[in-house]
Amino acid sequence: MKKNKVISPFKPAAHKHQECLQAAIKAAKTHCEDMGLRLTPLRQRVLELVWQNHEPVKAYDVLDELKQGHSSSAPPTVYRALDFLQDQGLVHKIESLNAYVGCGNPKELHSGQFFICHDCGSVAELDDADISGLIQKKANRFGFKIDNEMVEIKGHCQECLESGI
Amino acid sequence: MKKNKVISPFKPAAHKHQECLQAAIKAAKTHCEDMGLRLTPLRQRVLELVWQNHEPVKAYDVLDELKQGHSSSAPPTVYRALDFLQDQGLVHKIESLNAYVGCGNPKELHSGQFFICHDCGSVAELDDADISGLIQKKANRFGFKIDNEMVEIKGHCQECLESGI
DNA sequence: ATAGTTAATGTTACATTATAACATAACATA
DNA sequence: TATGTTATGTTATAATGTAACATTAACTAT
Ligand SMILES: [Zn+2]
Ligand SMILES: [Zn+2]
Ligand SMILES: [Zn+2]
Ligand SMILES: [Zn+2]
Repeated sequence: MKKNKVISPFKPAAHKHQECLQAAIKAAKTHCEDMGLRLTPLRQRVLELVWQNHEPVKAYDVLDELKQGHSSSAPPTVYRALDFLQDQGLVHKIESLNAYVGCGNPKELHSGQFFICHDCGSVAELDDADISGLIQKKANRFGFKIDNEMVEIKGHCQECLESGI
Repeated sequence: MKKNKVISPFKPAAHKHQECLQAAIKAAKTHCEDMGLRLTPLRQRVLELVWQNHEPVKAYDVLDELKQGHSSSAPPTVYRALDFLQDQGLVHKIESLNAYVGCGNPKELHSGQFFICHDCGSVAELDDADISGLIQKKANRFGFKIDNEMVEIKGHCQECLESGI
């Protein structure tokens, strides 16, 4: 039976983000080893840059930072790495922002449902079987076969609401 | 009580699309009159171009066609008109395609849920209270206040599945 | 080890999507 | 008509993303 998972909750402004980052890198290494794929230094670096925080990151921002230590970088450098990471479920693209965010559960490939705070920019990710199941049910009614589901919800997270911006 | 509406079903390849188009223009005129807004010739023309069919249309494709009869058009021309039409709920932007599609029910502003066929490119739109309600319920659990919901589902429509591409 | 093969990255150029900034024209209304 | 407001024109540029081909690194099989 499928479960409703909170892949990444909203994180308090101050949390031990080093742990998020390290866990993500470790999970990525494990995943790539298991799959016989190469998490090259470049790909790992891009993953680290996407995981700088819990806000979606723009490809060209990644590129700018990549150039600091790796002057030969160009747009294809970063888009290729992002494509690889997306294909492996290590990052997700937020289509409504043209930006990328790390996935907290790359073990199973999923689309995810994203909640994005307009105030702090942070993202929470669910992999919610109720939502997917309901969308599936609605699609079935008119014979639609789903390949991929994109759910991106904009609003205000609890922390920002309470701090009353 | 909120209803589950099928705003636009998938349309058979051959249907009387003139009627879709005319109904959309009429609804837009009514809406703008009611709101005291101006559906200028330019805006109406852009709306007509978006309503050419039930597939999302790209801004620069609208621009190219606009130029045929209106040589002074430039990107801002079309983006402004599209912004106006979006604000009024007369068209929706499909974020994952960077493209625009006409809305079949501009009377009430809504986000809509879109089902997009990879084969024929057509779009069906729902305004489904079950989906919105469930997402709302999930958001409530972590104190998230929703401004806007984006649901875009990619896959294959019944007609394309049956015709076996 | 070495050649042959594939995968990854480098490099240049360009395509696509979108907005900033300021000028002019059309419309409203006092 | 004078005045303020909204809509459009115009130029330039920013932001996002890809095509195409060259080079390098890694893997495979003798
Ligand atoms: Zn963190
Ligand atoms: Zn995920
Ligand atoms: Zn039609
Ligand atoms: Zn709609």
